[in-house]
Amino acid sequence: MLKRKITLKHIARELDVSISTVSKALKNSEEISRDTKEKIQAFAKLYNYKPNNIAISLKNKRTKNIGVIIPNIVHHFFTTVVRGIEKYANARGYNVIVCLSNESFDKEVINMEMLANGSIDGFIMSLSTETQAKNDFNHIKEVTSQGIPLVMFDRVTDEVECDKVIINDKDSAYLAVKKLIDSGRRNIALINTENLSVSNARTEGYYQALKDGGIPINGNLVLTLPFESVDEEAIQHFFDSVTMDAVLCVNEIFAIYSMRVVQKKGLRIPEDISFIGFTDGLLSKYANPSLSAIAQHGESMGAIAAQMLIDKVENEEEEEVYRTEIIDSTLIERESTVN
Amino acid sequence: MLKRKITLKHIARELDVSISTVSKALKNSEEISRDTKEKIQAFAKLYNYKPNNIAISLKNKRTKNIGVIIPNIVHHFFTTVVRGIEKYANARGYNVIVCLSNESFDKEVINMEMLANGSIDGFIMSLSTETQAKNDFNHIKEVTSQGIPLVMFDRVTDEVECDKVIINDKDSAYLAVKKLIDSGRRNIALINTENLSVSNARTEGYYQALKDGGIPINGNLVLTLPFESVDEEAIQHFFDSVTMDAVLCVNEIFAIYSMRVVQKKGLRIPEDISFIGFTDGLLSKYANPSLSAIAQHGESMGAIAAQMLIDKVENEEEEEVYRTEIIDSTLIERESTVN
DNA sequence: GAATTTTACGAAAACGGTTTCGTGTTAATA
DNA sequence: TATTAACACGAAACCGTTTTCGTAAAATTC
Repeated sequence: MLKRKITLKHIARELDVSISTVSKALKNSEEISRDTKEKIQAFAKLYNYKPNNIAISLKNKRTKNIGVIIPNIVHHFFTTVVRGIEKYANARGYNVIVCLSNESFDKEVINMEMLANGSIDGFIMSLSTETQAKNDFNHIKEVTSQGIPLVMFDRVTDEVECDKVIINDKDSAYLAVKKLIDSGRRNIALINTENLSVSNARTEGYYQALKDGGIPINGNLVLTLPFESVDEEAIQHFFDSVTMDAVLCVNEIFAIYSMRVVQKKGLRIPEDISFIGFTDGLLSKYANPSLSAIAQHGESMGAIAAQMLIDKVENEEEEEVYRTEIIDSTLIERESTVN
Repeated sequence: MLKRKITLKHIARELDVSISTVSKALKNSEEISRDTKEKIQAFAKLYNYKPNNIAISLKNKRTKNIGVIIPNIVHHFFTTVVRGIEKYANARGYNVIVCLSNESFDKEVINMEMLANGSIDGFIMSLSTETQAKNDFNHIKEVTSQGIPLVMFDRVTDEVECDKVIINDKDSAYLAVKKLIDSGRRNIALINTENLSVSNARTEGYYQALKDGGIPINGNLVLTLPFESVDEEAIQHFFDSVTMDAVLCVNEIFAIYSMRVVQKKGLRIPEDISFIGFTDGLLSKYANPSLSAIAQHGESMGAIAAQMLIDKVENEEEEEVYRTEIIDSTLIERESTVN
């Protein structure tokens, strides 16, 4: 019952021709006579011949694989990006090899080294928190210095020269805060995280908007949590000790959890307090009340990243120009803010 | 600045030895003298030599890659499974190539054929809805008949002989419904979907529990939606036209959305109506009220699937025995049910 | 000192393709 | 009829490894 994969050699032996003839015949080469071609093609079809990808990769020095390294896969934003990458890459005949750093520097290094040894034609990646905290990018520089194309998205760094795709985190936060100010809010809080490039940018936008809106900055209104873990106690304490009429959160989980905390305290959303979160995932949409959110359009980010990468992979010219593509975000207004 | 990957040939030429000597020296072969080995190893280290994976794959006829095909990646359950697969596979030195069928039969076929031509040592997959509806598994049988190991998880079929990992959907639903009955509920509704093996099994469990609980079956209490799309109108109409005191949903989105509908109608959860959903994702945890949910332990599923696959890949014996591993689910009780 | 065994290494085949180049036949041209 | 061009195919190199086998030179044994 086991019908092993057939190779050119098998076909050649069976039909009593050379391997080269078979190879050419299957590519419909002009060199081969009609008769021979038909015979070979029929045989190949009958036995369902498919060329071995590995052999072709070795010969062509092109794998038609792209490596994607993300910090976490159980994560709405990152999965939308992967989906975008996958769709675009597939359409251009590429496979996607996904590796997870699980926010660990070491795993990021291991995965990159593994894939860099011939398995892929290029990388798309987003930095792990550990890497961003450590500020060590030698593993990445190593890869780019070997001439392997790289596109970074979302969590990027200036330290590495490569193509990048980001959303304008600063502006997005700015606009969100401006919206809150325009709707009359004055005590606008921010819940952010440490060490993350995107979180920092969003924080900048927050401060800038307050400044431009003529609102004095109050450090008590900023709660910085250690990464993405929901520190329930800290959040509870924050809302117990500070009064505010609006909150911007750098991710939706903080926002959703915070909404529950203030609801339990008897506050009404959005009448007493408004909420806006980054990442427009399922939580934002289905929360009660639904959460106004800054959509990051991960799928387009992925598609654009894939396009930049494949263009570079397929472009021999190796021009040393690197672009940074900025994707616009969209503020989706829902029940957690007043219109 | 560009330091291209170095090969055995380069080292051999540079040190004026043969390629075989270099290869052996780097593997610390006894055949090579200490002096030569040290010289070669030092040189290789200096130039950061790493063997080319593709060449090794071709030689060994083993890629150390496993292909994973899932219907959707923006999906909590599937991503947890991928995470489990990835962790386990990495620990055993394997890479994971993720392909998405996007619930499409054609994409599933294309991806499988692509990967089957040498790119991977084995498959882990969950069927797309289209494939389940079509009941056409020739592309899968094709792969297994070539001797490529396959493990199916969650959405499986009896039509294909291979290892499988599933949760006991029927029993899980049974226990959930029994819990509702035991807490005094009598009018228990079910919201399920068409054509999905898991949905069907859950539906069976629902009926069985009612039967065993001595509760007459009322067809009006079952709402079947077309796949995972939240048909808002149908749900609204369902709750407007039927009265019930508990609902079991085959996924968390249906449950979360339904909770909002009944809340808007003025019902109290769980006093007036209880909810239990399958898939214990972020939504269940952060919903208001939080949703009692059947956790599927995707990460263990993934790890077990990966283990079964790699064991088979690495086991030459090719015993033709196939196992079906059943993972226990856990009912996590939260605010949407009475304790 | 001759025979034998080690030692240390290289040549070559193999994995499964692609591609260049050479060549024996036949067909067209002078 | 001799010369050239076109045709149809095969040999061999190559991609980067691994591995088997063969063999000079050195070391050992008798």
